[in-house]
Amino acid sequence: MWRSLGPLRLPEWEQSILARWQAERTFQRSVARRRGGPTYAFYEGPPSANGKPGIHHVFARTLKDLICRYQTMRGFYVPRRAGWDTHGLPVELSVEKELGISKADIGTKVSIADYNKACREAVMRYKATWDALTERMGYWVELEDPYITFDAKYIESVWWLLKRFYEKGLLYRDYTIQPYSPAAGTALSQHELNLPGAYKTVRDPSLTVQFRHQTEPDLYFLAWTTTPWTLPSNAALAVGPDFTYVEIETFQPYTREPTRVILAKESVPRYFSAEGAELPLSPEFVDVRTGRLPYRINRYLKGQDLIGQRYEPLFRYVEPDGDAWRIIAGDFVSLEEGTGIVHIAPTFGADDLRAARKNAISPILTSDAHGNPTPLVDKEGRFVPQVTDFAGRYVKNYTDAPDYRPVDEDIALYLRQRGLLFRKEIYEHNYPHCWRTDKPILYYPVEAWFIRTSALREKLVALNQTIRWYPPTIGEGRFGNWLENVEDWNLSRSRFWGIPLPIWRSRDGRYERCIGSFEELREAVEESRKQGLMQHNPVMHPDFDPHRPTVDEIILVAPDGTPLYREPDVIDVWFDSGAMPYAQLHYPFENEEIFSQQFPADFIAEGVDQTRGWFYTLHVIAAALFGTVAYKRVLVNGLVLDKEGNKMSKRLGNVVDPFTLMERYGADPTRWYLISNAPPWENVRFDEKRLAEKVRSFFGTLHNTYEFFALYARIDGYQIQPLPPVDQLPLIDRWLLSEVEKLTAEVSEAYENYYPTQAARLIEDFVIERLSNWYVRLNRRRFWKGEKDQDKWAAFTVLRYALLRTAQLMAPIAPFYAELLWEHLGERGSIHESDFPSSTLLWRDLSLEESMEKARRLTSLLHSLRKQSGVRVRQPLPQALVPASYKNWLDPLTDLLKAEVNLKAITYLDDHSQAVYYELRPNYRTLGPSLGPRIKDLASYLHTLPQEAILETLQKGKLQWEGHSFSLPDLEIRAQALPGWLHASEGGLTVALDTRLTPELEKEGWARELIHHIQVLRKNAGLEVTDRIHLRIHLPPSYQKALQSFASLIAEETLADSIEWVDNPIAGLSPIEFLDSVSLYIDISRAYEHA
RNA sequence: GGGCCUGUAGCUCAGAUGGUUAGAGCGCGACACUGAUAAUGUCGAGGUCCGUGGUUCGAUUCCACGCAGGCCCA
Repeated sequence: MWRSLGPLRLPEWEQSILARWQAERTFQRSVARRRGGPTYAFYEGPPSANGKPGIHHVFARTLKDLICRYQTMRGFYVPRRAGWDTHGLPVELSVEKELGISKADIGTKVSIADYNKACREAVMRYKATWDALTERMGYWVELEDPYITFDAKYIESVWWLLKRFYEKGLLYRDYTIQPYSPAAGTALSQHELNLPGAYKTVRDPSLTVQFRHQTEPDLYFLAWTTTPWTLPSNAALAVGPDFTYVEIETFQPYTREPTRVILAKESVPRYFSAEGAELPLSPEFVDVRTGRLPYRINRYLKGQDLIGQRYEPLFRYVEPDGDAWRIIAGDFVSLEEGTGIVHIAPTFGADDLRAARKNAISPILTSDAHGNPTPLVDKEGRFVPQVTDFAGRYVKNYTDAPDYRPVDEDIALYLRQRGLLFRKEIYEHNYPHCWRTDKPILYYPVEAWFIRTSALREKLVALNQTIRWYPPTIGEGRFGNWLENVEDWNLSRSRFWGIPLPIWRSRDGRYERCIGSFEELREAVEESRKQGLMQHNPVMHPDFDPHRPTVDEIILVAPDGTPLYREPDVIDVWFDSGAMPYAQLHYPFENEEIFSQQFPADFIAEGVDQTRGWFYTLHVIAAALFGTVAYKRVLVNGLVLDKEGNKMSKRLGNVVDPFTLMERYGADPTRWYLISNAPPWENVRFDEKRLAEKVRSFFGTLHNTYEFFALYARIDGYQIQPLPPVDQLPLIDRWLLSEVEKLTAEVSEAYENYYPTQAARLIEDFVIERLSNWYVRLNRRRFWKGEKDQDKWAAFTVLRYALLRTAQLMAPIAPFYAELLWEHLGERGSIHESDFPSSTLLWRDLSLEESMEKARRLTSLLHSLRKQSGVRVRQPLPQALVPASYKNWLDPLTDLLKAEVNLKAITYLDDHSQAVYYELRPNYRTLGPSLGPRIKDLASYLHTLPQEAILETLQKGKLQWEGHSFSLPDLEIRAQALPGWLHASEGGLTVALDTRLTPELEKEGWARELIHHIQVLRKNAGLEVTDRIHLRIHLPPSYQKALQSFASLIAEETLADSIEWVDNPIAGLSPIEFLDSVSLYIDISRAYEHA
């Protein structure tokens, strides 16, 4: 019992606690113990084990862990299941790098089956490292049966969800504009565009062209484009609704015919020189070479007013499907370049498509040989036959043809001949190129499947308002704004390693089927077998793998016998993780009851970067299909930056390895540091020096306190006993218990508010300031004094109680050391199976808390005064003087204060004593609103008030001033000074110190000085604190005589059985300097006990 | 370009429903204590509370506009 653990060695202790937890299955037991209680549902966002975990993972996981541990201690059943996110681009890219292949090689050089096999292996590469981190940091989550997104069962649940979207009409096929390489014949990912060297500076012709107003003769809209080949696909023109436009009277530069054009006011100088405004409006002043045009501004127009006006198309190869060729609003329209009017080709630009959709304008499409809709440029990058003037011509030189003639030039020529070209320039800009063929990419329409999230917008927003966000601003701002502007979710990825879209379609698009379960697929394959389209049924196989290529080989059949082929895409991995509440339980195929208990989650926690990620996908799926939220509370954490505030990255070499950290300092300090340093949602600047400091200041102090307790408890054979009734305890114990209750209440509140930073800081402050630096420091004597009486046992009991309570309060954040304390303080079982303490108001004594706080401040003032006086602390001083108004709260603490500062008395000064000066100031807070500017006059009036008037005011409790009557709460009273004494004031407290020594006090000071020297010798001699001694002492006779009257005090303090005063310096001993001037000889010898 | 967050001592962070002396810890300097001692206490130096305007008797706090850093999205 009360074993000493020696100096702090957290990493080592943590290892043995880990071993114990594992052997006793403490985590599982702590969860199981609460089964039957209310469920607190927690979802673990699945990490990808494709890379090594970093310190930021420790941060996020500490937050998750501590909330779950806290709720478990509160009595909730908190099942926690680990999961793995396994699909997606990062895995694919790493595999491609390893195999030395590119995407185009998949299916040719490497089979899809082999490729996916490699992905499946690569994605779990660091699973062991992740599991090791989870365990080492004390993150309690069930690792033995994790959910894995590539599991067939997981995928089946995802299919079921997709089919529900499909049935609700929320899953639809459309196209999206993607970077596309005609030369390579493939779409490129955003990632491929970001490869170094992808962006090249190129020179393209840029045209400013005239779109003829439909009803007003000779009025044109001027639009600017750097991709002339998209002009045949023009469907609309976009303006900025808030911009100002001008109508200008001028001449067509090439035909010199009078004309009127509209463009943005800011663009005028780009097209018209100032000189032009002065020139007569006559065609002979047109200079085609320099571009000089005479012009007049006719009128100003608001962009808003242009919207809806119609124009004649430049080309009319295809009749548009619907209401094209009009002016629309575009938020992307800029005044930096061009005319402030933007040509919109929805088939070849992402902004264009978005704007067109918003305005219900159909893209310009025609039909290919099979009758399927196609844009005016085919996948090889050639104009389709319907574009008669340019049919078959490549829009860029994709084939390296030596005689390639840029089609852009011919389009310019064509327009010029028709008087529709206003200007042609060469434009130099950065443009992305295909990294393999080095050819410019095309933004091209690619078929894709979408979730119609835009139709859910209101529901998403409304449900979000019921989610508790920590901090709230992210829910309202970042997430809320995103939802309000949400657009349809493009689910398609033309990749290989992912959950395949369970949709089969006929070539002509007349038939389509979405599959929602393996059972359904199996039956569908059976039908298709009957029709002879399939030879065997792969879904019959017990290990059916729903990945590519297996599903690609399945051909289904339409009622009329038409074969149906799978849509080739896989889905966005974010859908995988958003499906986790259902798919982790293989819902609805299994576990319906468990699902209903654990959905929605009470709590999730991830980084801010998940706003558009997991937070979003969870929300969309739950809102769309279940009409509810997926999580009720979400705690958002910021990033972990290095100590300079830079993001940690391999490139900068500032990545901190969590394992090294935990081996060096321990998991608890790492967790504690991350939690206590700053609120979770702010970025944490990680500084190892501070972590080391945390070990020393908090864990070191707490551990010292335990060691102190254990040392004396061991010596005295303290036996655990219940707390005595509070009213029988000494004041200081009652104070500590009150503080413990206060701490409990405040820490509980912090946890309840998902603000663990506050909890950690409160605990730190309690341990360092109250428990260690005040309670233990003041009570040391009670622990080592001789008698084993009630008072001593009470001290042990109260201190042990406070330590245990501290352990429980800190257990969620620092589970290891809390466990250690629990065990060593003699409690059974694991602290994590204990019930979180609730605070007892009964033990609170608010006035005692406040008085003690003041007394602590007073002590600090007195220490500072002693320091100024130059009198050693060992020298007792006669008295401290304080104003009489302190009497009520200070009286009970007098003894403590006297002992702490080594005083003989505390004297209260009468209010009328000349020694106290009072000062009155207005209470700005209460008087400010009513007095307004006159408060300054009152302040100066109070300042000039004589002392007698102040005292009179204090006595009457009232003050009259210029017709106003003030009571005491309206005035701030300060005891300002005690002239003639050594005094100090701080925060309304004033104290003076009497440093006049009487001979008697001086002698006592000598005695204490002597005791001090003896203690040093005891220590140097290596004596145990309980060893008894014999003393022989020599001092000059005058001192010797004075000290003899303190012999019993000296003997008691130093555990001396005998003191012999010797007349002469003791031979063989060197003198000790006593009181800076006197030679002292002490001979110390251990007293052996005789039987 | 848009949304959100942050800006207080050399560093990491508190704080103030707007109130006249803005705090802590670390670091730095000085001293003390010595029955927790690889612990502890006291004192000191150190601040334009990012800037500018506004509201107010009073702004570091509220409002507006900026600046800087971060995250997400274009």
